Amino acid sequence: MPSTSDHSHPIPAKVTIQDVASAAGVSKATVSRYLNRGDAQLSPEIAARVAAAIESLRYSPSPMAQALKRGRSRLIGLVVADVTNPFSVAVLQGVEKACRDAGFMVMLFNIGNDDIREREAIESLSSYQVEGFILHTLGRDTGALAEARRKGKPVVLVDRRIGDSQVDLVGLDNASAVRLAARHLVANGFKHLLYVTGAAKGISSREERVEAFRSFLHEAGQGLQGEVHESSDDKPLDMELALADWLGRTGAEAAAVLSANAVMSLRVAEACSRQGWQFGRDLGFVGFDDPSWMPIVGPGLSAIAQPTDDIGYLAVRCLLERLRGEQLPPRQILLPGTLMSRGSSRPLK
Amino acid sequence: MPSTSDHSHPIPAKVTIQDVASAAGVSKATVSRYLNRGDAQLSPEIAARVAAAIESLRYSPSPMAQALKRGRSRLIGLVVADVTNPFSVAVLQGVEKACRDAGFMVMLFNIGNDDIREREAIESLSSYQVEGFILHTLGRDTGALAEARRKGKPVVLVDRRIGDSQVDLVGLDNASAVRLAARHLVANGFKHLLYVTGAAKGISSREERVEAFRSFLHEAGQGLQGEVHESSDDKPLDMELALADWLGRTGAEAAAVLSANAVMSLRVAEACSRQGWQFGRDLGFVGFDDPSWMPIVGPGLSAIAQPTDDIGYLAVRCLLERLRGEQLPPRQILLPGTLMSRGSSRPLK
DNA sequence: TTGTACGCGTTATCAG
DNA sequence: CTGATAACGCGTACAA
Repeated sequence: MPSTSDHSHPIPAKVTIQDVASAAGVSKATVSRYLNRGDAQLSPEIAARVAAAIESLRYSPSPMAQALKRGRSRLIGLVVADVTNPFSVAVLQGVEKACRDAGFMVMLFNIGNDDIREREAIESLSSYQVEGFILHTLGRDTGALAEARRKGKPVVLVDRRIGDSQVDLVGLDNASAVRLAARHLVANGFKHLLYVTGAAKGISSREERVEAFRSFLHEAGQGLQGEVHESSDDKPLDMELALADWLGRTGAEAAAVLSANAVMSLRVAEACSRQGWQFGRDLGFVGFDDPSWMPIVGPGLSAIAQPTDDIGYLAVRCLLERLRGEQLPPRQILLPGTLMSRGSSRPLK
Repeated sequence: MPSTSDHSHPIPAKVTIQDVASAAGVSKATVSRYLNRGDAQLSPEIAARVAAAIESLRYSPSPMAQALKRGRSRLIGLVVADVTNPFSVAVLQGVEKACRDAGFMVMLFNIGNDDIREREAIESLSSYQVEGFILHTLGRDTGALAEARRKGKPVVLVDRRIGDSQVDLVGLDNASAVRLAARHLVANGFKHLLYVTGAAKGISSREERVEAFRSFLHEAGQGLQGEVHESSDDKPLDMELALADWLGRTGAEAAAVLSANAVMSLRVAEACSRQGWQFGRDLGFVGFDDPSWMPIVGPGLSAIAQPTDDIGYLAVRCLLERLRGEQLPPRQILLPGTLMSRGSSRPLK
């Protein structure tokens, strides 16, 4: 048994490149070369010895030291507005997968919907030498973006723009998605549409959706009545009142709600639950986002599903291209939503 | 204006301790001391110069270099069986908060319910010099735990044990929680209980819950009939059949389902939705876990809510204590569940 | 082809 | 109280 594969003595906790070098009877440089350039420049005999030593010592290089040396950490920073948001988690999944495929690791920073911590996130993450950022933030420009650029690290935005900045963005084709939903409702005979959204203040995707809804109404002409209700986070009951008022005015006839995201869908459903309004009987419904519970609420809630996995995956691919130094102009990758038609959007009665 | 606060020239991308030293006209060592031991050992005049330099250059030390030097990286590794699981996300939140409070960062590794990647997770994470692990894994012992210990890094398990290993564990008091749910159902007049769980193969929390359910039945005696259905992941429709069969046999009278977790609750609800069975009319229901959608399904789904935030938070606290070298015996921190009583568990009819 | 020596940004030791 | 200097683990010119 060659001494290099002797495992009678326990492997020390930290095994460094020096240990491998000693075990193989070569220098650190040789081991390093074996690792990085493959065994192209190595004599077969030496390469074999190094390989054996690495194997028996279970050596793996320290990414920290590597990062320190060559600037690249194989880390990417993911900043998320709110991990509680199912959309964020779904994107996270795609991001994680893409990173794994490319030999990167994700460093996650959840800012819990707190503006102030946005800067903090960039600071922390970039102190850890992340090579780039994927940002799913609040949308208000807190200087985080500028900060990231100042550090010379590429950024890809997800779902939401920041200010009118020129950065890569991956997200949903909001305009088309809204039309998809609205046309579906119209096709099913609905004549009164209420668009329910959260405070849109600065969140581009929300603004785009409302905007698209308004232009849809405009194009549809007099045959279709529509309104927008902006629900505030601290007064969720206002929405219930608004809903009641609206249902009253429309005579509860051919009226449907279009909800801007999963959180809003939940609130609408809560309101209906409390008031005894039933989807498919008293009002129609389509919501953005398609979390797992949509099919089991009432007659099944119809949804515009976002290709969340793809969004996360493409965001990373996009970032990696920047990392390779490709000097393309800022891109917008807009993906189509998918209509999931369920009971809540079938013609009433 | 003193030259140290002159910001007319742009700040270079990488500002090192050496830059600060030069700017302040002192040595690296002095700056380092100022940073680490405070200004206790510094002459006020020098301390002020250093402070000014740090401020004007916006210097912050590199955690990578620090990690390399002193072994401690201020990183903790979080390994999660499946980010899609709301429970995991909820715990993640608590973990993240605790880490932030303690000046640590989280490195996330999602193994996507894939046994094989468990080892991989430990390897990757510990190569990044994480100081310890929080593990929410599949439960099958894949050697991940041994691997972590071999590297001399502390481990805290969340929700699930691994083998019969002696490690810190933070989770739900499953026995009490099951009794809480079952007693609630019995108190509301239910006489037939069906416990629906996923494949429990090796997942300790699932096993404990089933076990607790069985002993509850045993103690309750003849007045209460109970069964356990183990639903397999690849044949979700079997559960629907089992449900139908069971409802038939019990004469759909005073029958209630007890679901082992959120995923199962979803499946049960799907089955009921397809079959037209209504909670609160045809059968009662209580489920473990209380995701946001539970209140809006049917008459509201009753639940045993887990203190997920606390679980994550305490797991980190526990880990930090180990990091401080405290040599306590392996602890088990079991937290109580909370009954959320809603329409689905009210007496039928 | 292989080894030597230096530097990445810090901290710690040892002089002064 | 402060400043050189070595070392952490690694990659890479440069020399051999």
